[in-house]
Amino acid sequence: MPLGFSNQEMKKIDDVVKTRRRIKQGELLFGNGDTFTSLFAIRTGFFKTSVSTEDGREQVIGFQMAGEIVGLDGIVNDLHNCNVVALEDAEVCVMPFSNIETLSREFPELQRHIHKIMSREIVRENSVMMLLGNMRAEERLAGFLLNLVQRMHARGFSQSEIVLRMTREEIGSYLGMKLETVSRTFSKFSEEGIIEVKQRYVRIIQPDVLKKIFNLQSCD
Amino acid sequence: MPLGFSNQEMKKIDDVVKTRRRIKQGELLFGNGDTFTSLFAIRTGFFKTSVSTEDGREQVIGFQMAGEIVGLDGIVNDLHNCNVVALEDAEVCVMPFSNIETLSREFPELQRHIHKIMSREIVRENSVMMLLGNMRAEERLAGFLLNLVQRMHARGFSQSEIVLRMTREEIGSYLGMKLETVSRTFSKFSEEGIIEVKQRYVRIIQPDVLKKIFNLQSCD
DNA sequence: GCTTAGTTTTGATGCAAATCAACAATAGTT
DNA sequence: AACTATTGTTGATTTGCATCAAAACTAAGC
Repeated sequence: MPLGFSNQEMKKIDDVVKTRRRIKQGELLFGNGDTFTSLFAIRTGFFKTSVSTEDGREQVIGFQMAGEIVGLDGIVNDLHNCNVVALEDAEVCVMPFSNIETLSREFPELQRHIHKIMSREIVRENSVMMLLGNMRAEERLAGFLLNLVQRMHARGFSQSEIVLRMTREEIGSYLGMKLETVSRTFSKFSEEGIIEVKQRYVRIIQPDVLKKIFNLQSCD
Repeated sequence: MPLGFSNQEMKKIDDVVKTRRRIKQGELLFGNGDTFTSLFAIRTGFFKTSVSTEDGREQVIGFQMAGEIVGLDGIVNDLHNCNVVALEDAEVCVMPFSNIETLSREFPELQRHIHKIMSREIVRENSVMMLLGNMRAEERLAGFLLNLVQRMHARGFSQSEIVLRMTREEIGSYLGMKLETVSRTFSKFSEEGIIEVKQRYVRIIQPDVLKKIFNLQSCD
């Protein structure tokens, strides 16, 4: 993960990762109410994170992929308060949080790394709040696609083609809109030649137009 | 702040707080793009935190009061990416983050405390996302009022009376709705005898009804 | 006091997205 | 291949909130 460690140090830090765990598609990595012991680093696979109301409504609050960390929500009360579900077969590193805390007292670099991960999550959620509070359907979907393709690209995948791992309903939940609206907005982008859509396959033809839609939300 | 420290330890921990800073109503504690050096613990006063789009639209992402920490967003890139403005004359403790990191290597209790603060912020934002993504105007305002009054009560204030420090527009921005809708929803609650409203003064007459509105959002 | 600027309330109208509904495409199962 | 369940698309209609607009209230300054 972080850089700038000696071999000795790396070895110790490797010890944080106690075990690995495989999660099949549709399975829960952890759920609301589960006791918190570990953070999970995603090695392979794709996850959704969601919270629910008492009356059973679900709000997807994020999608996570390889290299990202889930479980930070559990630290505050030693209980998880969201659900993390694998959208495809996946493997995670289980990192007991007490190990992390012990080691990060020893290694300032690791300590800093942990702080940055948590801060990054706060900043990410800030922009989702902006998206949910201020933007219209087209802007939300444009932002969603740009974010997703950028993260995939950072992992060595195409910057124009994606295969979505989530349903229209899950996208809609994340973006605060209904699945029909997601579908319609995909169709609209497609008709306008901005993207090509075939079910879960999406190719971004005009990223600039997408960026323009995302940024200049109120210019018509 | 945290409990369970010896006098010696407390003295050292006190050193984290280097200076205090006074912020007048309307002034910026820090803004988007400012370099990050410190976290701020609010001693007195009331703040709003917001992010903006390039085209100038503002999204309020939180309101903070005495005892709460702001600035966590800056850790990841050593740059702040939100604006924190005082809604009334305020005083904060300036806590240089490098001091915090150094000391929290020494004191596991402090380390844990910092982790919990960050995790709490993540969990808070999770519920705001639920609110913005899933709820209708009445549910949002009910949730907002309940949250605010609960936090004030935890600080020794009344659990039925609040004087709002923010405008209808700021409430609206936070809740993802327009100021007119906020005003109308206040009026509706008032007509139904759930609350009493007189400008910024709000008295909660029937907290149970408010809770019901907040929880059972789709029962009509 | 009066004046001005900012805030809040209320009303009338319009629109974006939700809802309701039907059908098409795809994947999974026997 | 046929059958079923899930997912996705598209159309018609409704609705909750935004928008536009005006008036009432509050606070600050002269």
